[in-house]
Amino acid sequence: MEDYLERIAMLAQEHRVVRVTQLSKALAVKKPSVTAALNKLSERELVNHEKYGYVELTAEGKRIAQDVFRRHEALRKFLVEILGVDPDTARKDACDMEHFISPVTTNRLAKFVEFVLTCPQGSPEWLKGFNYYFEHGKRGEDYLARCRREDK
Amino acid sequence: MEDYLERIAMLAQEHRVVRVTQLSKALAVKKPSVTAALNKLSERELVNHEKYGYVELTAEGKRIAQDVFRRHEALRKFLVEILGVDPDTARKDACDMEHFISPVTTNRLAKFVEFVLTCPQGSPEWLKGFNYYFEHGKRGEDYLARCRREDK
DNA sequence: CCATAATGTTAGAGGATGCTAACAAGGGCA
DNA sequence: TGCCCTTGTTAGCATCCTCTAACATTATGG
Repeated sequence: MEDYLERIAMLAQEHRVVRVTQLSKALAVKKPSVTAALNKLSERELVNHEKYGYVELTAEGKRIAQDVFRRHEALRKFLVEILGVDPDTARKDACDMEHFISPVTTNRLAKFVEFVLTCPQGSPEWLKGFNYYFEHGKRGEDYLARCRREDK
Repeated sequence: MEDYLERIAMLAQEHRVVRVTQLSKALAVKKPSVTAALNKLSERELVNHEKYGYVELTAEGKRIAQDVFRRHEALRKFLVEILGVDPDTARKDACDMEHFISPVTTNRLAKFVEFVLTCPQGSPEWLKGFNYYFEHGKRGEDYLARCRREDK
């Protein structure tokens, strides 16, 4: 259900209106599944959807969609920008994991990404060090040298 | 299903034999659910389980359990040691997310944790910097000063 | 203005996964 | 040996989410 809300919010930004067929394609799900989901979400007052009509999020629906999106982005950015996972895998993993990450963890993860990426040095040296480490299975000499320097 | 395999492996290490009741308690699930799961896992040749008997993993079952455990630990360690999430939340989040993290991401995450925690300086300075950042919402002066020094 | 295409819904089914209630097997002890 | 408690299983049901096939509505354009 979170996926439906998130996707409705995304489509609403790109198009004037959101329709069942769009959702069906975007979520890779058949249309009857969308109708069924929208009925449930309507009951829970998270979307407005009249028969054969457009789909809109309620205020509460928007709130939840926003929250899911925040989790998604925290995960995705971490995977891409810090771990160096390829964008496709990152998106997919983020989509799957976003429904299971707690608020506590989401907060810390988002802050972590922000901390690392807004480092005054630009992309921090140690992060480049990680990429070397991952590729070669050992730390680069540059990195070790810098550590020794700092150790003093 | 992955949860069942993982838990069977864990219980097998702590006890001589694994029984339905133990699993039921460990997974917070009723006994009929365990029986049903074991029947499915038996069909798939992942566990050996005869009526009213003990539960054992097959070689393939062990392999999968091991893999799940590896994902679990990569996530949990990252959450606790790097993000600083409290151990209980970390365990719960790891349990939930472990089923949705791809091999690519698992590898990079595990390596990342290893890279950070085996840093020759011990816990790296920037990581302490993150904790300060998270608590105070801004970078510590110490950290900024070090960045400036390195910038030269 | 109506036929056809596009869109959306209903009905019915199936696979996961969990539950309760009731029954069956096994183990210990008088 | 026989009773009883613990353990495990079966049967039947519920929920979530998806699917296909068939039907209903809406929109389009000749």
